[in-house]
Amino acid sequence: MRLSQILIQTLREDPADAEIPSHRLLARAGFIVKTAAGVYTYAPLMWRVVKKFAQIVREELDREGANEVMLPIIQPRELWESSGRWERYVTDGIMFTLKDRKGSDMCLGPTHEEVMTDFVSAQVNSYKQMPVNCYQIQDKFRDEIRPRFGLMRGREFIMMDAYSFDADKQGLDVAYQKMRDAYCRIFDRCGVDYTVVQADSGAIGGAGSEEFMVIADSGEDAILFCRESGYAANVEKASSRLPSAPDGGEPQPLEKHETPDVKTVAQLEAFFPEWVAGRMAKTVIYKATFAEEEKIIAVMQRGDLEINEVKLVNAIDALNVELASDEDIEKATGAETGFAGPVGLSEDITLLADKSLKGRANLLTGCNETGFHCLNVNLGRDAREPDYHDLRLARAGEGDPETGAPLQEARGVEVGHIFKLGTKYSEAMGATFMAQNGKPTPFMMGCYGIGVSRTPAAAVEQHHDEKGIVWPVPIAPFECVVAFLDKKRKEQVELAEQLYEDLRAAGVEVCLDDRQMSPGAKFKDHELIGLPIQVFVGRNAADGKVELLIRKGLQKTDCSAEEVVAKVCDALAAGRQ
RNA sequence: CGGGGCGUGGCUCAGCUUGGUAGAGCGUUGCGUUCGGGACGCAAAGGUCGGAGGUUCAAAUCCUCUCGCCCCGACCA
Repeated sequence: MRLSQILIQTLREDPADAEIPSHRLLARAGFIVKTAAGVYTYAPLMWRVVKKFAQIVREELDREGANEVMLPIIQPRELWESSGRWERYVTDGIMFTLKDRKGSDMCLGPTHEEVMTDFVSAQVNSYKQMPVNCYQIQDKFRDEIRPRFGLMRGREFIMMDAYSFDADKQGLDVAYQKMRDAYCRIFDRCGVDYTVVQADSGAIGGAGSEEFMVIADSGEDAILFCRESGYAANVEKASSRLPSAPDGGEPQPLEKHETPDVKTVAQLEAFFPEWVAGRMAKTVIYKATFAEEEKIIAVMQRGDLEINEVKLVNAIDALNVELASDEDIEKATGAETGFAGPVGLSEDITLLADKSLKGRANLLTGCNETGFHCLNVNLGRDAREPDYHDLRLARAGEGDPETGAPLQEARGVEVGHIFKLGTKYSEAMGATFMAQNGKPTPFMMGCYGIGVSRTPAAAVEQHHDEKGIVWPVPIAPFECVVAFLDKKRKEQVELAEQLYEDLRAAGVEVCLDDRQMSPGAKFKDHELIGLPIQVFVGRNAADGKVELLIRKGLQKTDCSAEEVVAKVCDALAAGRQ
């Protein structure tokens, strides 16, 4: 391929709207061009990257016997009503919807559980036909509340989604493990540093779920991990050993104290110097949204710990929770914000507590009266016993749940997610097969996604320097470029052409930079574009000498023309490690 | 959706406070000189100042509305 024939337009300056390195560099190097908020055009070089990554995905999934199919982007409302998700997705505003000429509601597929389940259940009638695993690589559409970071969170994006169908739980476990193995091979192959973490299964639902995280400071997810034990979890899901707190001692009589304007745990610690946060219990009022109603609930947590809202949603099986407004709090507790507590709390309000409070004596809490707090509160004695759940947000520095070694925190970009869905969708949609016992049985499903446009962006996030992108060899748009520097020097042009042909013949994915630019401009351009191996044919061409640049580390070495093919191949092999 | 900010040649931005002939750098085109770190000279093209309405003798500039985009919080590959 000749670069003079490839549409390639690099920018001298950083685009104004790019915040993180991958967005900035992909836009500046001309790989992506914004068409609308969260909607990008993939320029030729970017499309080559995406295709190469998609090919790795295909190869590894096909090795596990998965079938590639193509599902429709435009999907009818009825299909989404059959799983009960139309209402939810429309209410959340996450789905692009449209009407056809007859006025029928359609949507642009944000995900494909429904279509795939519908398709497979029509094809598979018997347990004898399973296991089945189908996947597609396709554009998906989500009207994200806040698209950002270029390809990281777009409204139109490319995703691989696979769905496994099994007759029973054991089959699902096998399918899940096969996909997990395939995912590991995929991310190993494309040269990103990733971690598999335990995850919350979120809106898609289901039992077990793990996320594949590319570690990067700009990642939108926080993960906690322990190198020794191998434990790793999304902070939404993570648990840890409970940090210790001073014992409350024997139950003491309840006391009520005036605490004007003392509202936060920190203020209480200052106000009651002998009461540390670990002996307090804060009571947070939430508004919980359920399918049929909204409820105000009270959630207690030890004063030195935080509430994990994802765990809270799961514990009460809500669609969503959010902090209650000051008005709602006053209505619910009769006191201003900052004085809520279990003592005297209306029976109408659900009271939950984190397990860290179970059995603890003599707590300091609010008492639902503005300007007062209670000392020596004993749950069950001075207030009703709450429902105890694990509602605690695990934090870095706390002990690994197994070994007790301190957990570390990192940011990650979620590039893959695998779920054991179970029968959630097949039951809702009535998708069944005939089981061995002669009864119609819902499919046992798994679903598996990879962000196909996001992963290369995550790779750039990990592999760049101050000059530009440093593509990992397996997903680089080309493995190597040969560039002459002075178009007027015939020997340069000829030698470059020759090396280009030699490298092609040797099976190297190489391009020839035959653009008419000054040498300095070419150097800068290639530092930015970031092809792994760069061969510059310059002033020593007449002596059969060229320069070899390894983009990673920018090591430049002189090299005789005869050695180029061997050295490039060696460097590529090293780059694939 | 809440809070903040920005819309001026292809890109990055100045001009707006204090209304009075639309600017710079980069990029693009032509000619010439260069040819190892985004070269130089000369010449040139290119802008409904996001849009609509209003105030005014006069609006990029002031007011109202609207659309788009970006950033901070709740969703997710």
